[in-house]
Amino acid sequence: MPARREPAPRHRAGTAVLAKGRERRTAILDAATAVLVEDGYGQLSLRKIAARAGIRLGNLQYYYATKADVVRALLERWLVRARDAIDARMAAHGASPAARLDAALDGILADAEPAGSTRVFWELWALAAHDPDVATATDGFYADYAAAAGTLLRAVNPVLDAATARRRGALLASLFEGLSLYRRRSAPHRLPPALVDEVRAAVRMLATAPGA
Amino acid sequence: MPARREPAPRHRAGTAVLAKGRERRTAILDAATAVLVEDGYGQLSLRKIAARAGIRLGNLQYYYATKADVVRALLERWLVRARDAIDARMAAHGASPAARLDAALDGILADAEPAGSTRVFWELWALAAHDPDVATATDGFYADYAAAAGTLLRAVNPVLDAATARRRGALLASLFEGLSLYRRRSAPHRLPPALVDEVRAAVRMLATAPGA
DNA sequence: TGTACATCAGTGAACGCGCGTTCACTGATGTAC
DNA sequence: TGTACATCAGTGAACGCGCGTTCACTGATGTAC
Repeated sequence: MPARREPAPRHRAGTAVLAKGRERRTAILDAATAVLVEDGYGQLSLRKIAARAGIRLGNLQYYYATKADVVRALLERWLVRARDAIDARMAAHGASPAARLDAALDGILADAEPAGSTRVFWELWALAAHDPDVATATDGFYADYAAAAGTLLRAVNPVLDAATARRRGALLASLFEGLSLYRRRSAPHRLPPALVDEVRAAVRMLATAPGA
Repeated sequence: MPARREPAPRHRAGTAVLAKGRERRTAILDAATAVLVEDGYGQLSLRKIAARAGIRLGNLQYYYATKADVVRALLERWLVRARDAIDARMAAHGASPAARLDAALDGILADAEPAGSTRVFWELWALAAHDPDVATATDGFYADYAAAAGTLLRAVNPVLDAATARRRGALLASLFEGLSLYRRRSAPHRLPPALVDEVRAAVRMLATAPGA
């Protein structure tokens, strides 16, 4: 049994060893992402991931004992990344709320999209429909997304009550995620500039409109 | 070779026979949809579809020679249905444009969602990322969706030029599709009423705002 | 400094299984003459 | 009305393959004493 879930080390390994293990896991998830993006979940196999990562099947399973473990770790990493990206957009120290909203919009709309993130999320939505764990993680992510957008909207327009702001935040999140459907065509997955202008105008309306 | 792509009949079969074939194909696609919705594309197999439809594997392949043929027909049927639903919402004879927009919104938002249609579309987006044929069909559908929504917006607000209306139509389509991400929780996949009200208000703004 | 030992990392073969597809076949139905 | 024949519909067995998982094993690295 090469892999074990809960190692109970009697003495600690050196940092170099731990660093190596971390790098290997990163490389495995990178490889898994590449396969998922290129071939889709239906074609995702441990053998393909191992080949892509340049290691043997058995070695891969030393780090992730089952296929479910790999997929779970992969999706978790993407959700963490996306959450970090949202937080980073919210931060933008020293700027006015309106400027922060503009900056966040720029980030979302102009983004050349870190390779495949859109595709990973499409797979994520599909997987969430059949896997309760994935569904829970996904729902949590989008709840946070709506809350973050709502907080920003409220900073721009303090008249809004918190509940209304959160709902409009959900509208914004829905809009941005739905826009990925119009991103497919054209090479760098960028939206037509005229459409981007229309999105900006719509967000401005949503930010400045008084609460119900 | 039980299945052939291009039959070249020397004489025509009776209508009863053709009707039976049509029913069988419908039953097969119904079964395939059920499996897709319940288990996801990764678990979709011809054997499962056949069992679900109550026929043998070989018989299924008499109607659809390959797995790709089943999937293609399945997705095509869903896209046709969705397009018909959009057209039907546009039609609503005799009503004012504003009433038609309201009615269309009601249809989209209050819909208890024909079983699994949301899930089918999530799978569709994921598949489109890897299959050029599916991508083409999907892109065509969403272009039509944006155009239809744009036409309705322009009927409500004739000041809008056609291009702007179409872009706002794309925004509406994105918003509605993205909202499916907030539909997952809660049993009948219905959106919270307060959120629905917010959507209505946003659509009203988008319809009445002057063009750029 | 040496030895014993535990953990870390990696290898390679094998397992049973479900898969898409191929194939030869049978019977039912409908048409031509 | 009968016969010959083509197509329609369905059956059942088999194929080779890639899959996730299990397993016994080896060597490298690091720690304890």
